[in-house]
Formats: sequence, structure tokens, C-alpha cells
Amino acid sequence: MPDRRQPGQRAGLSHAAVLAAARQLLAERGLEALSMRALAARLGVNPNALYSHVESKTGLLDDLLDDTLAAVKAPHPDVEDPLEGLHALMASTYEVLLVHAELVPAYLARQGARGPNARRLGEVMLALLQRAGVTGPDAREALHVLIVHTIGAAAFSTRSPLTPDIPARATEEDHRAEFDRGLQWLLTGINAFARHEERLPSR
Amino acid sequence: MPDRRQPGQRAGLSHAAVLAAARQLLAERGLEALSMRALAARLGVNPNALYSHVESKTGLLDDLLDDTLAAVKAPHPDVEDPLEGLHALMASTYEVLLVHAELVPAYLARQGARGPNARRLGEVMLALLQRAGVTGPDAREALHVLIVHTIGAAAFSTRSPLTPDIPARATEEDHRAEFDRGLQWLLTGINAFARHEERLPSR
DNA sequence: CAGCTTAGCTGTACGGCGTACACTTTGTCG
DNA sequence: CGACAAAGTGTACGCCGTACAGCTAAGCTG
Repeated sequence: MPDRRQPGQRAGLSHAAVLAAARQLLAERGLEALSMRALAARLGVNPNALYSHVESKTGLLDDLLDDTLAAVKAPHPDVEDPLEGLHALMASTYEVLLVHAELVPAYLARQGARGPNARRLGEVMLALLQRAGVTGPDAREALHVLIVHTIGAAAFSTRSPLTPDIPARATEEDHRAEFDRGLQWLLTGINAFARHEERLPSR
Repeated sequence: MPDRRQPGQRAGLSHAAVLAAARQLLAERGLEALSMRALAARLGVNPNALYSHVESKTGLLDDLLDDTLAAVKAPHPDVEDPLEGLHALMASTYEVLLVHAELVPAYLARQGARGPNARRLGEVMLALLQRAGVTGPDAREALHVLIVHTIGAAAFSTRSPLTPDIPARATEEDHRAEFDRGLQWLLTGINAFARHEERLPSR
């Protein structure tokens, strides 16, 4: 350790640098291995030094989570077919989640992200649903259901080989197909109800 | 502490007793407070004493999880309407999960239970799906999708009031309605596809 | 440019966690 | 009755997140 620092000497950290290192550690050794201490060690710094750049471990995770969603490709709210747009949006989210598979358990634990990126995606979804004829409380319901399905499917897809279960392992392609099929089911059902209620304003 | 024990003196524990105490602790103080040490303290015993009755904390959680599912009311596989049966089964699961809300995060973390009760429910679901015209790989897909929806919805329903979000808090009834609506969407979609493919054996 | 403030570190420590190891006592069974 | 397994105690290890105090380099102010 040639670069042992003395109290007061800086290491040149930053919020972004910490996030980047965390993502790297996460990719290499998984969520369980992401501890403040391990992260600090990787950055050549004392554990508590991280707290100058991050509020807490939870905060770090939140930032990481929302940051990841920046990669989701959201269609313009005015695409021709809103249902197709929704499909594309959820599919893109699913793909992004798979790329950062180690984070999915964290999404589950805090039941989705809450940062600006998540909000942005939520708004696009709501707009698309609106245009598909899903309005009012139904829209929020559909929103939640779609999110649950997407994150849940990602979680199933990234199941670790802990359980040998049955020798027949499902491939990534199988999981993608399963997600997509479920998404189609949902959108079909949502659409069916929306069109049904158009003619039945009873409730 | 009048009942201080000496090495070798028994405390009368058992697997069931440990599970029961764990459930109690869970109900009173939540998942985070469920530590082996707290559990041991409640039982008036040293932490490691628990390991005579439980393989590990993970094992304890697994047992707890599957145990909970014993309360789910599964319809007989030969009910008149299989779709209605599925609806009832998932709804009962949802209710059970809500009663043991503190466990839901644990379900998420390990992506469902894997014990005998879970298996039993899975088999009933598969049978019902079969009878509804969903067969082969589609059946497993539908199974997973339904489970993901149910556990995911339960997770959303038990969200802690950490995020003030918007002052308008959703009631338990709202959540139940949301779950049910999503379930209907799913079943509608699943059914629509099943009937469609009956006439289109193309793929 | 001198001085003050403050942010970014180090060092250390606290209270928690799951669980492994060695040992003692108790109940059981041949 | 004697051997033995099972169920405890006591202790300890190596983690964890994070609080607190001190130091010092960087940045701002006059």
C-alpha cells in the first residue's frame, strides 16, 4: 500500500465515483458482497469516508437503482399504437433489469425505485394507458400491475442456480419469452376491459 | 433471571416452538427485528441453541414461509369453472400473504417458497390451467405470471408508510381491488390466448 | 496574501449480526 | 448401568452499518 493517506489528505472521491465503484463491485461479486466496507476497500479509503458522498447504504442503493432506469428507452407518448408503446417500454425495462441483474433483488426489496427516472417512466406509462382508454383509478392499477409483472419476471429470470429443482434449466430466451407472454396477457386483458367499459359506463 | 440454566440443562425447545416464537416476533416487530439473537432472547436461550432445531436463519425463514402457505384454501381441481377456481386460489393466497404481511419481503427475496405446501398449490394451479385449455410450456408460464402478480401485489399492499409520496394513502380495500383487477386482466388474457390457439394450432 | 471555514478524509469504536467450536449435562436405550 | 446422542452454555470470530473526534488541505473572505 504505497498510497497510504494521512488524515486530511483527499482521495478524490465523488458521488459518481462511488456509484461507479459500487456498480462494478455489484457486477463482479453480487448484491450480498456490496458492503460499505468492501466498497471502501476497493476505493482505497476508510469505510466511513463514503458517507461524505452518500447518505447511507440505502441511499446509495436508491441512487444506483434509479440511475439504472436511465437506460430504459421510453417511446414518445404520441406513438401510433399506445399498447405497442407500452409493450416496448416494459420490454425495454425488462432488458435493462436483466443487464443489471444483481440489482433486481434490491428493486424487489424496496418495491421499485422512486427517483426521477422512475417517475419519468411512470408518467409516460400513464399517458400511454390514458390513450389506450384506461383512465382514472384503473390507470394507476394497470401501472402497478405492469410494474409488478416486469420486476417480478426479471426476478424470476435472474434466479440463481441455488435450487437444482429439476435438471431442465430454463434459458434466458425462455425467460424472455415467459415475460413477453405474460405481458401480452396483461395488455390483452387490460385492453379488453377498457373497451368493454367504454360501452358500459355503468360503473 | 431466576431460570438461568447451566450447560446441558434443557429449555424444552422444539422446531415448532422456535417457529412459533419467530412468527410472534415477526408479527410484533417486523422482519428486520427477526434476528437469531432476538429470537433466542425471547426463548430465554443462547443464540446458538437455536441451531439444534433449525438449520440456519435462511432455513428458518423457508420453513416459516412454506408453513404460512398451509392456510391457503385450494379449491378441488375438479371445480366447475377452472378459471374461477384459479381466481379463488390466488385470492386466498393474497389474503394469507396479507395476514402475514411481514413475511412478504422474505417471499420476494427468495422469489417464492419451495416447500411442500408451495408445491401442492403449484400442482393444483397447473391442473386448473390444464382444464382451462392452457397446456405445455404455456402452463408453466401462466403459473409463474400468476404467482409473480400475487406476491408482487401483496408486496405493494404492505408497503410501509416510508414514502409520504402523495398524501392520498391507499386503503387496504384499494389494494385488494387493485390485486383483483390485475388478476382478472391476467386471467382474461390467458383465457383469450388459450381459446385463440385452440383454433390456431399453427404454432 | 493571511486567515478562517469547511469538506474530505483517518483512526477508532460501538453495537449489532450469523454462526462455529469446545464443553457440560441430560435423557435414552441396549 | 454404562455408552452415547442431543440440547444446552460460554465464548469467540469475522463480518456489518455507521457515529464521533481529530487532522489537514482546499476554498472563500477581507
